[in-house]
Amino acid sequence: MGGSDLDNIEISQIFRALGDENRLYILRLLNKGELCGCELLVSLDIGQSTLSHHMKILGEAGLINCKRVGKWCRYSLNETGWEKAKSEIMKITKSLGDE
Amino acid sequence: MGGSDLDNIEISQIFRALGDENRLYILRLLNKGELCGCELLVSLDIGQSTLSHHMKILGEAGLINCKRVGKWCRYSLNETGWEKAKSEIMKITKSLGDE
DNA sequence: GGAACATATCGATAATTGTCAATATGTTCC
DNA sequence: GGAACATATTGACAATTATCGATATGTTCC
Repeated sequence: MGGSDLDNIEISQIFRALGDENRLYILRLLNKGELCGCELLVSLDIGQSTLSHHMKILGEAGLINCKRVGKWCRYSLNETGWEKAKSEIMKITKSLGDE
Repeated sequence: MGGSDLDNIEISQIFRALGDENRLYILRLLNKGELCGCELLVSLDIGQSTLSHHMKILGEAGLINCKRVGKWCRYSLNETGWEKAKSEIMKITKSLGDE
């Protein structure tokens, strides 16, 4: 379960993707369920091209999926990406607390 | 236990701090135990001022502690910062997997 | 106080990033 | 095909960031 060891480059990419307020907000919205870009846009106070850029970064980090349905993209969280981020933090933090 | 709700600004700061290869490597080293800057330096292929900069970013994000001992700073992981990052990922990821 | 060492700060620079407006691509429906 | 809409890409720009060398600050020991 989540045994694949990522290198720092891959992991830092995930954290960089998480390190932006708008992207965190997008993830919170997606946490409640699938949404398309135009639905995300009404909550976000950024332009459409900026949103598309953020979705690309989240996708390349493996944090979200995009399922094309007609002219819409239904974005959703990607469980695997989350597991990687979680297990990474866990791994670093595991031996803490023994001081 | 970790009940304080951080806003996206604070949380994105934590993730930005995690989003750099050298800082991730520093955290891995600290995970094995306290280290001072000069000890970190020999493993890192960056200059001293750059290391100091990274340690400042990690400290401001609440991820590490610095305990001055003589002329050294003994750096160590900060459990509280980790709990925040973990609980944040958990919070976003909690309702996943029900599709 | 002064030498030696550890860490922090400053100033500069190149690279990366977040944002926008404009344009392109893809999809549906007439 | 063409209009209408959703998303992606491009080009530009300002802001942030990672890095360095040089310098400053802090600490120990003589």
